[in-house]
Parts: sequence; structure tokens; C-alpha cells
Amino acid sequence: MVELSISLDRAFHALSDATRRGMLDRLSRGPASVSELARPYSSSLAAIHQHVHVLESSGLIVTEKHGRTRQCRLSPEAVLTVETWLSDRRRLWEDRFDHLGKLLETPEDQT
Amino acid sequence: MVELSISLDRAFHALSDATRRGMLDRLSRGPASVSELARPYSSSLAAIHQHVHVLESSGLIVTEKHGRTRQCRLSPEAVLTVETWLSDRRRLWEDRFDHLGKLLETPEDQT
DNA sequence: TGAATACTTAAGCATATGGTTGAGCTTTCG
DNA sequence: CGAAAGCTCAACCATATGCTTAAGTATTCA
Repeated sequence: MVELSISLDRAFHALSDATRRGMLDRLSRGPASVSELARPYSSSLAAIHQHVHVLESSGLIVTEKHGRTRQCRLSPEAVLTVETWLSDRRRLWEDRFDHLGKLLETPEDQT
Repeated sequence: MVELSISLDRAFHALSDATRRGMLDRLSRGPASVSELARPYSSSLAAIHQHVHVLESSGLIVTEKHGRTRQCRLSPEAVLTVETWLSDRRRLWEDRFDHLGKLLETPEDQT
């Protein structure tokens, strides 16, 4: 349980940054080196390397050193973990809202 | 697009803390006041209030002041947003893994 | 009215995050 | 071999986060 919390902490944290999400999108089109991941951004390579490290320690990606380059690729299991957490909750919540029905539709909520 | 990124930033950030996820779980069993949300935790009420603020500005919950208490409840739309983002990616990634199949498993001996 | 309740805000503090630059380490190639 | 490529590491810095305590505001109720 604590383990799960810790990995959810890291996974959600990793996902909370637009640069890292962009890197994940890039990786969804196939593995890439650190330099390739850095290409769309103006940050230094060192900064991108730090993002790679955050993504890897969250489990969202796995990397392997090949010669002088590091290949990064996605790890769908970790995504499944967070997605499962979310969809479990959403199911619960929707059940609740189904039960409550009209309560949600009260006009006071028009903010 | 920028808007979406910003709200994903906030939503994922809000989800990256175990206390806030616990508060969301509590809210999945129905609306609660700030004090009720604080009950399971040893932190000060002020700290919990800050968590409520993070959750609210992420859009994951909505709150309303009733007299001297503030009622908090879930906002399923925001959860749907982040869950959709995740499941879209997972679909992409799984497609990739399906297509590539063995390619991903090739032992890379470039030495 | 006056006390209790339930937040709310402010200030301060320790730690974390995300960026930089610059140096260093392998690996590759002419 | 020696230089370039590609990453890695270490400092350093600015800002953000999460917590505390203390004080302030608004409601409720005896």
C-alpha cells in the first residue's frame, strides 16, 4: 500500500509537467535517444536528461545504454497502473452521481 | 492546447500527493466539509485547507460555502479529462507494442 | 451579546523541483 | 591516437511546495 502510494506519487508527479508529457508523446511513436527527445525543446541537454531520469524513476519509461547513446522507450505497465487508479475512482464517483442524479444538476453550480 | 496542458499540469500535480488522493477517496463516498476531510490526518486544518485549495484549482473538486462550513465534492469531468489523456496514450502505446511485437524484444548487441 | 465553531489568511521555514553552466566520461570514427 | 559525439555529474540558483503557528473573519447558538 505504501509502495503503491509511492509509485503513484512518482507517476503522477512525472505526468504533471508538459515537457515530460511531450516526451512521452514522442516515445509513443517509438523509442528515442536523449538527444532526440531534447530536439523539440530549447532547454539544455542536461535538463532533458533530468526529465528522463524523473520519467524512468516513475516507471513510465525504461532506458538502456547502447554505446554512447541511451535509448528510451515507454513502459505501458506503469501507465496502466495510474490509469487503473483513475478509472476505479471514476467508476465509484459515477456510481455516486448516478445515485444522486438530479442533485448534480442543481442550477447553483453554474460557475 | 495550452489551456489543456495547464489543466493537466494542475490535475496531475494534485493527484501526485497521497493525502490529496486520500481526500478524493473520502469524497467518492459523498461530499464532506474541510474538517471532515481533515479528520483522518494529523496535519493542521490549515494544511488540509491548502490541499483543498490545490484540489479545487485543479478542477478535481468543487466547493461551496454553506454558512461557516465549506462543502467539498468531486467533479467527475476533470477526472475524465486526465483519464482520457492517459487512456488515449495507453491505446497508442499498446498499438505500438502490438505492431512491433518481437522487435522490442530483440537483444541489442551493438558492441 | 459573547463564546464557540469553522474556516481563512499570513508569515516563516525546510525541502524539492527545474533550470543553468561547466567539467568529465565513454564510445565512435577518421 | 586524437577529436567529436552523446551523455552524465556536480554546483549553484530561483522558485514552488507543504508544513507549522498565530491571528483574523464569518456564523451559529446559548
